[in-house]
Amino acid sequence: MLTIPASALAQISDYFKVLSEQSRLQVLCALKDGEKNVTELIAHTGLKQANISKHLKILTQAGIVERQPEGVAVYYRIADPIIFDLCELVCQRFEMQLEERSQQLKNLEQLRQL
Amino acid sequence: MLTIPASALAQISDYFKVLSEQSRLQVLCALKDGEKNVTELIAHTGLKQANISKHLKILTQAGIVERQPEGVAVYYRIADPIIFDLCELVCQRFEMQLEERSQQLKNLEQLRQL
DNA sequence: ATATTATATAACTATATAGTGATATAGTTG
DNA sequence: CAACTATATCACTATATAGTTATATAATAT
Repeated sequence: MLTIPASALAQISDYFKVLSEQSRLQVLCALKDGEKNVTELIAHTGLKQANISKHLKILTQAGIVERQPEGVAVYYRIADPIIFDLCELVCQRFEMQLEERSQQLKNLEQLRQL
Repeated sequence: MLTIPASALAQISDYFKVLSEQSRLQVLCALKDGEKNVTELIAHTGLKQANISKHLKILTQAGIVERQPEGVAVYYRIADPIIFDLCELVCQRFEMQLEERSQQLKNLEQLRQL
């Protein structure tokens, strides 16, 4: 059996950790349709300034967003579109689970009819 | 602009949170090539019994693994193969970043030659 | 019934981090 | 330069959870 090196797993888990916070996903969703500066992101997400600034730093360090100062403002944009593929996969999974459950309910219904 | 409901984002971030721990990824990797009982998982991962038991509970509750008692042992298996697609995507991303960096290094080299 | 083994849980400690208010820094304007 | 605005950082609190030891539970065998 082949064992994946711990360092590789740590890299992957660190990446998922960045995506494992609702506030950061909110920020990423707000950036999905184009770059925004911090003030705009605050308006979109309702997060407080200091908080969103910390999240943006984390996202930037992970290479998921890019930072671009423009005058006194700082614009952020998605640097790593695969995050949306990841979310898509997870959502599909949730949908599948929902379908399974509704199918199970139907089966139960049918049993009850007998 | 459409705002994704907070509850949906929370579901997604919760899912990523389950995958954001190195120990749990170790367990999942150990299960990749077939079901194993807890004792076997302990041997594969080196994690302690109580610890792995907690992680297995978290993975089970998330619907990522399935639990099946057999006699005194309990076997676990992957219930949700998309986790490997997710890891694959993340790994591809890391590879791409590595390639980009090595390309940048090459470009620097060429500049230095001038 | 008792002993043994496999797994789960409880109680605890240590650590990481999200959120917050206050402050610092840097670009812009008058 | 001073005043203003946008963003980043600091210091702090509160909370969540990974890991650990000890204990409980459940299946099996003697």
